[in-house]
Amino acid sequence: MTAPRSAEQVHTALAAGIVQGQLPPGSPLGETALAAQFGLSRTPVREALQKLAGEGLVERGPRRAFVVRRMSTDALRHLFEALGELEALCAGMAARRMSAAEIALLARILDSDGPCADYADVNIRFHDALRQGAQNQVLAGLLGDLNRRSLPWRNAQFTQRTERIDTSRAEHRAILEAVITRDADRAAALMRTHMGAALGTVLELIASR
Amino acid sequence: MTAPRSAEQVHTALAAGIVQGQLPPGSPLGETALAAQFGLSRTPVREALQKLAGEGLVERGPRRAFVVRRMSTDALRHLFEALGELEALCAGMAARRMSAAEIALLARILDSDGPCADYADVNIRFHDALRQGAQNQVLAGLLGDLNRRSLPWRNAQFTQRTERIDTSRAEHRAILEAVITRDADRAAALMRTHMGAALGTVLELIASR
DNA sequence: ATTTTGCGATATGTATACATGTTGCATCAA
DNA sequence: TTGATGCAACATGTATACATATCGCAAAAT
Repeated sequence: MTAPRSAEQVHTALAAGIVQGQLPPGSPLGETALAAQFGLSRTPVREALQKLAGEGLVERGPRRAFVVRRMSTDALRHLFEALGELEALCAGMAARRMSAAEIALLARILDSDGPCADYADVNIRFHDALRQGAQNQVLAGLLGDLNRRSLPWRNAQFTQRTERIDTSRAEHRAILEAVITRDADRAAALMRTHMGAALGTVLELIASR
Repeated sequence: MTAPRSAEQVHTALAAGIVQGQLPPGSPLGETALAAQFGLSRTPVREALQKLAGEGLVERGPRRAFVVRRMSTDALRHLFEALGELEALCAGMAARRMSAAEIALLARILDSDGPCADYADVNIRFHDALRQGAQNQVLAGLLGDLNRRSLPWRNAQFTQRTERIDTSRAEHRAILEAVITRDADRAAALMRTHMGAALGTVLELIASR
């Protein structure tokens, strides 16, 4: 235990590189090369790669070498669909279960939105609050995993167009209203539409590439 | 690469032991002990344990040692709820998407059920067919993971009581009917009830222990 | 010219040695 | 007797050496 666990640092660094796009899908991740790069032996590097493989961020390529995961458009469609359906499921459960205080927090998050606010940050906090509101740690974990797995592809896009942002804000408001009125089916349906709209354009751009 | 990757064999053996109950929750899984037991070095054993940790079957205990995962009743409730909701989601999607041939296969599975049939096997094949019918590999993967994570707890029970099996068969039939009539909402609702009934009794028994 | 075969390089799989931190017990002091 | 302190045993984390399989390239045969 020379230090505070090198393997974890390698995992964090590689995950960040993959999610943020510095390591695009298909990038080779040779154990020897990474070990030299991080100034470590292959052992902690292997541990990090195996963990990444379990999380679905990397896969086995030729020679059983690890490469950043590539996905077919079909696989991406499945991933995005699953993400949308689980978000919708959580939204419905949240509409039934969120406390008044949690709903107030949710409203405050949207109130903090505006021309001078960082929409991406508000978006994340809104969805996080709904995930917490569903009050199911397992579902929250699954959504977190799917989010990370999809991030490399969502981040490959340019900044969202402003008109899409405005639409998104309106959809957030509508979902909040459904939660306030405890209309679970409506909250789920609105969230499904919201996610479909957000992910559909991404999928189109990737598919047309 | 001596031959067929020892690490994978260790992983398979340990997963089977955990799922089938020979290794109950809390069992210590020392790397050194396992290495000696399997006649291998610690390296492949570590790889197997790390993979199991990623799958949620084992966790870190004192001394960072691996132990078979223990779960609080709350965590179990979350797990079972997520399992039920995802099965319901899949059932609804399957009702919309299954081809006539797939539906015929689903019906044939239930027809093969009967007094002299192995209900557990029929049950697995029925749920598998619905998962395939949803035509989403990601959701199918998530359900497979949740199923494995929950198996150690479901298998801890005695054989199901015969009256519960009869009820279960009727519920399967009702779900099949909903799929045939393409009534997605009904299929999902029926599946949610079905899973709730099957898992609720398990949860009660565990909680009362 | 094309295909096949064999050799070499390289990467992963495994084993083992070493470093380090933690746990538990024994011993000693109050 | 009880508490604290120190040491020893053992577990995991890391490094490195060795075994082995796969891939690519070159050379030779058809």
